Amino acid sequence: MFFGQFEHNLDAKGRLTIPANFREQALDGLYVTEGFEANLVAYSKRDFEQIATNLSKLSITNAESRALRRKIFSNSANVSYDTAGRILIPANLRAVAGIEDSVVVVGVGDYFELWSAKAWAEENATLNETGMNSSRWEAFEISTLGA
Amino acid sequence: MFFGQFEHNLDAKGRLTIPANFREQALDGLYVTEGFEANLVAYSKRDFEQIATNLSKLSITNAESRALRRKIFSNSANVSYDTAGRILIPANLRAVAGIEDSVVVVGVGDYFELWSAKAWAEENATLNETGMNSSRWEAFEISTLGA
DNA sequence: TCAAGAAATGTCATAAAGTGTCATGAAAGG
DNA sequence: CCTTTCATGACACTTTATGACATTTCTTGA
Repeated sequence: MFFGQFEHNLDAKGRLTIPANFREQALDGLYVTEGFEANLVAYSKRDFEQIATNLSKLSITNAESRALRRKIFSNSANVSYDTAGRILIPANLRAVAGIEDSVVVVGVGDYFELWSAKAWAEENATLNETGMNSSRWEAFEISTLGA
Repeated sequence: MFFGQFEHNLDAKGRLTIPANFREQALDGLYVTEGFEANLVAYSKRDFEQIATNLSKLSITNAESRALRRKIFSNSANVSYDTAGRILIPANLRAVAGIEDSVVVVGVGDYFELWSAKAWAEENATLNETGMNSSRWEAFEISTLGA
């Protein structure tokens, strides 16, 4: 499980150090894709392949499913760590997420996200201003009980 | 069951000693997350993992469910004890709860809470305001009988 | 085919953060 | 009153992130 948030800097070559803890949970590299917000999403090999399989099951006769495939696969990259635990984020992905120098790595359970420091500050503000006890999350039934 | 309140100090590195009694009830470490008030909440591994599992079942194509995952996981940490029974509280969690040096550990049944000494003093004051208390909890039906 | 430049990757040194160990003193229990 | 347990601070050691620099690989055009 990926937890917590970590702010790391890109080096001059666009490389990003992945938190050691996260690396250990995805030893054989990461799949980085465009997120649905202004961010990137990183999956372990195993999880990404599951998503890829699910996507491949969508009918090619449906225009929306074709568009979704395009969006996800065309903006994906399979990246591996260098000897210092860094990954190189392809330039096109950096561009879609507005990532330039400072990146926030955000654990969200079975995957994690990459945000530019600026975009994360904005997202975080929205998450906090609504407050946890607001009705925003009312629709979700989350408890310590099994389904 | 977690009972009572204990005031402990953070050391220079942000480590907090967990009361021995509480430790024994969560031997395989704790999950610490942001609370609903200005505090942190600590769950045993078993309880938190059930919550995490429920969250992970939500579809990533829904914007609100993505936001909820972000809110909870990004402000959570899986911590374990050092050989002296201390945990390291991540800096971002310390920040959201305004925790700096003195912390009150408050048992509240099947989980426990962490408050900055200052915030706890305020919360405790409201709980102790006599007059208000007589009717404040009227809506809850609590007795020694089972359901 | 070769050379020049750009991009990618590796290596290393340093500083910061995290973790373990131990000694002391306070508190609790018998 | 003695013994044991617990919290805490100091210190040592390890791990991690990061920037600088060197080396390799790839691309492009002559």
